[in-house]
Amino acid sequence: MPESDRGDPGGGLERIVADRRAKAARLAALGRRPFANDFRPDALAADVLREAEALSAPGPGEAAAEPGPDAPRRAVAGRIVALRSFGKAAFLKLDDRSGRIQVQVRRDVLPEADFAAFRLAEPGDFVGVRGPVFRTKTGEATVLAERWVHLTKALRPPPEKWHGLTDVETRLRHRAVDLFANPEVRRLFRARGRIVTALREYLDGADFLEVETPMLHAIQGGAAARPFVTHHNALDLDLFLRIAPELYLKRLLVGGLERVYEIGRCFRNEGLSTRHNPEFTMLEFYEAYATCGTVMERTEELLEHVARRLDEAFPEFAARRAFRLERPFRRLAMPEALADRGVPAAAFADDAAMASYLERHHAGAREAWSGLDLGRRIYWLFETLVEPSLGPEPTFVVGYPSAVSPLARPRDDDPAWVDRFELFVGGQELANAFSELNDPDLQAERFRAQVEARRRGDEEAMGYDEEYVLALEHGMPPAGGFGLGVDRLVMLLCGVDSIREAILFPLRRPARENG
RNA sequence: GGGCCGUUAGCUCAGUCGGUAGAGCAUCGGACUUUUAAUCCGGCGGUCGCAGGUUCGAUCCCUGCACGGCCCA
Repeated sequence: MPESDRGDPGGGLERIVADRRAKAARLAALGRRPFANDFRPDALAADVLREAEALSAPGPGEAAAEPGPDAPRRAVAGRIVALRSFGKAAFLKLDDRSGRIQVQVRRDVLPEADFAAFRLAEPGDFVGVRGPVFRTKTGEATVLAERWVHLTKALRPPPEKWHGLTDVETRLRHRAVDLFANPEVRRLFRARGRIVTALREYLDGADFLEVETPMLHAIQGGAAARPFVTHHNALDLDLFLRIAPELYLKRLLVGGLERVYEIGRCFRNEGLSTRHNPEFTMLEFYEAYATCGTVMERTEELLEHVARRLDEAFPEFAARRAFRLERPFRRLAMPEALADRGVPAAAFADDAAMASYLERHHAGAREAWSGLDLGRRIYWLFETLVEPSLGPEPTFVVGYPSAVSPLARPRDDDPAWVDRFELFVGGQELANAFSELNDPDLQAERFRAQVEARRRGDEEAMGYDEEYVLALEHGMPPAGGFGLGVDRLVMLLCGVDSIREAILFPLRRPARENG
């Protein structure tokens, strides 16, 4: 039997929405627009709270408090988050961007028409009130409403007031509801904003120029990752969403900009996990005349600055960290790190030595390493043996095989290795940096190797970027470059263990019919 | 990809050793002019994730699927 044949509004959500719509209609019947925009607040909740500190509150057992004759009058607006009604009087709480303020409504104070509108108010609605500020007998700062304006009628109910909205899937599907129902979520994203601002502060202060480079790339490059593919209709051209801005930022060094950075979205076509979202925010900076070593020092300064700024504004997150961002961070050379985990330096000497070592100690994992070259085998051993053993404290792992670093400058004393570090914090990879390769012929050779790897089926290998090589032929100053996962930085500094908590709208499978 | 756990009212959760389901909050009606999850009285509200199977009977048992969480690769 169809709903409409029952002559009964039913129950649950449908009835709640119908009731709320009916209240909106009753507001309209009172001559009050349910979606008005004719109220200008002149104070925030936090302003009123501060102002009220100077006011005296009645002592215990005294009669009900009243605003004094010269109490300041304020206009505040916000969402109703709590409503306790006593028939002819009520207390409610309004949320605005600064916090939460109590409002008292009294029938003997409010004009009759305003009181009639108030009686249609529910949690979730936006309202504005104007009146004197006072402190109740419990000392709470309160605006006594002399005027009441209903600004927005919420047609759907807010989540349950005590437990709020906790189901992760529902929170992410209705992030707007999550944000207004869970103040700590709003707080986290304010903290995220502070972190990003602090990154800019540091780099701007160090004479870096913020730039924006293309997100649509014709050639896959700048990192090892599978890209998203898209298509430009007018040019009939397949394009990749960038996996990294690196190759464009280094063109800017050729162009003479010398110190540049970009904070922006990158896209990698990989699975979702608590540490991976297919679109994520990356900071990269490039600095002429810098090296892996000087970038390491800058990294320490940068992260110290960001943590200090965050903790000034949002001190509650500091206690949730299992590490301290204090200079100097631990430095761990990769060969020594591997030696500590039982891999003798002799195993790095050549293919035969490595193969013999792997056969002796890692035969069970032959499938993982058999197709790899020497450099990739070293990196595989690092990922397998060293990475899981890194503690929470910030640790620079220094020195990587050239084979896994096609854009980095080989060491003068051993071209099989590059001056590169990865920074691990909280056991997670947070940043990656190296002395940049600026020899165009060598870069061309590295690109050719990438193309060959790709031909053999490595979908993460780069394409040959001819224009980039051409730019290098014009001369790129020696430089150090740096990349950092901003979402991961937010996770680490704010102590959240899922990247989906650090991104406002993480990728989800769209909701589907039934199960 | 594998293992474990979960999916019941708008929200947060109970529960049924197989007999068509309950609480709190929200909502509706009533009382109430200083509350802090206000209180008190009375209502409404459910395809128990989806699809099969077993059974006289399935929300419960079995299988598959979807979605989610945690752990592992």
